[in-house]
Amino acid sequence: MNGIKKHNLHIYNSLTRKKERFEPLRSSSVGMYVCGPTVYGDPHLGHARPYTTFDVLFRYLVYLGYKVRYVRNITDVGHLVNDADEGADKIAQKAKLEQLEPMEVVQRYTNSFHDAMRMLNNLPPSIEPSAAGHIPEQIKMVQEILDAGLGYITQGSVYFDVSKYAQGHDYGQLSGKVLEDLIASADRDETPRSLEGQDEKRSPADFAIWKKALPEHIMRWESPWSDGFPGWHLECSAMSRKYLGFPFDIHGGGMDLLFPHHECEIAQAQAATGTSPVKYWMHNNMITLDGKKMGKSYGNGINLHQFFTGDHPLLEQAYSPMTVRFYILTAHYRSTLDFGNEALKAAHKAYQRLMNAQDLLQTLSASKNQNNWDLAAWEKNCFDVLDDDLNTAQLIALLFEGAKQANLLKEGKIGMDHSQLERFKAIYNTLLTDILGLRAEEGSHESDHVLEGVMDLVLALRHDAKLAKDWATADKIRNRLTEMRIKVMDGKDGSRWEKGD
RNA sequence: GGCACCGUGGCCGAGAGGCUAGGCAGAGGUCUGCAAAACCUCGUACACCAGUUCGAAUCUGGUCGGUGCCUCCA
Repeated sequence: MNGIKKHNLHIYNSLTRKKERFEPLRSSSVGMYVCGPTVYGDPHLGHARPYTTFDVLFRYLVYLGYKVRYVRNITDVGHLVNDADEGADKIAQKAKLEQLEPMEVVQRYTNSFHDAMRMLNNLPPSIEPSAAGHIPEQIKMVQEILDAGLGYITQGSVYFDVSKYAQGHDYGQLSGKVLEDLIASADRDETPRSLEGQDEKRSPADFAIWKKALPEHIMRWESPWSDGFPGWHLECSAMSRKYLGFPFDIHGGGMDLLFPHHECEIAQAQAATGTSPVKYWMHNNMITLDGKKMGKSYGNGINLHQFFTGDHPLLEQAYSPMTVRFYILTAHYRSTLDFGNEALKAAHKAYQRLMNAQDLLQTLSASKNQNNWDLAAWEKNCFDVLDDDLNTAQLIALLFEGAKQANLLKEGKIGMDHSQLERFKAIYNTLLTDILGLRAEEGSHESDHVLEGVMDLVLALRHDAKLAKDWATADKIRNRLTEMRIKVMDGKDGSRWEKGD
């Protein structure tokens, strides 16, 4: 056959508002597109959630045996500076501020983003296209929309005619928006922000697909309509189409992108190609910090680097990348998730418990004791919850059950024969490491051979002291090591140690 | 103002008409020279007010609170 494992994966499709059985359009390969970051600033907590969520989906699909092409773009074109009232390009603005070339800004924050993703153990996507590298594809799509009679040109800019499109299509099918409401709500805006370009649009619901550059815009490209840059929703349509083809299987992103971004993607694709672009739309929920949304006005816009170092007034300590990853996965991706110091500290301990059990498991061997733990049922439960719209929260709860069994095994309170034990180890590792992507903290594992040798020696000396009942020396060694953040734990058959905090 | 979603024990978070996850914190115990780790025991929580039902945290309506979107940016 095609090597796909039997599964019962269901995912929640925002388009139908139902959980649906996952059946890819092509039998053994899956196309998945996730809206990538705008690289005008350091990656923050808001980036960690979607990319971790879809990383787990990517990993799971690969585990199931699919050949997955995962495309995640880099947005490096044509965006406003957030909260700045000027209609200046986000990246161009930053370039002026920092006296840098736009591409230098882009490169710098792309690197920063990649660093953060690597630390969070998010696998790189199969293709990571940049918007600036796909201007011709976007121009082509604008032309197709014009050819279809669903766009119009005003002073060098091209707009998508939403009202006309809505005559033959369901604009709002994804977001549940009603076109009349959108127009009405724009009308009732008490404090109309004199938005650049608003007067060029025939209707407030229309959106730009090509924008003429103002004199101060640094980033601009030639087009049949003007020197300018592509519209705000076009890049994802053009690049997903190029690398995955319409229709493709999964399009993911944060819930904040549902409208207008993804709604517009559907409209553009329909207009240009006559095809609905995506089978399953998936949206992760947002993150709050101490119960408040993240934002500059709240003074809680913490970037990931600050999280990892603890360098922010709201953070009581540093939280490692794996703590952040683990914490994200303890909630279901469609729930909001609140980050608070207490919760994160708890997450770190919980994460360590799971990792300790994994280490322990590798050292265990088969025994004759009666085993009344139902390994097969546990395994089935684990995959059932994963299949139920990727419920990592429940999977982690089940992994704790597994961790407990590993500890009981170690204490000889239960037993497993050889084949059972091997099965247990394999499943635990697969779930924890391969699918959830949780691994030992960087620098905390025993990859440091010098340290390992030194610790062997120190612990041997301490062992001698203990044999001589020289508790003062034994405790002194352990206390000093604790100060150095090395934890020593005595067991029946020697002492274990681990680095950490 | 409109459209969605949410409100669970000290904290975080699953679940979902009766069988009432899990982690962290807390209390007691076992083990240990002491500690740590681990194991055992202990919490009957679901914003509020009505209603449906034999039975609701889970369904319905309302109230209050939170979040996202409704706008140029993504």
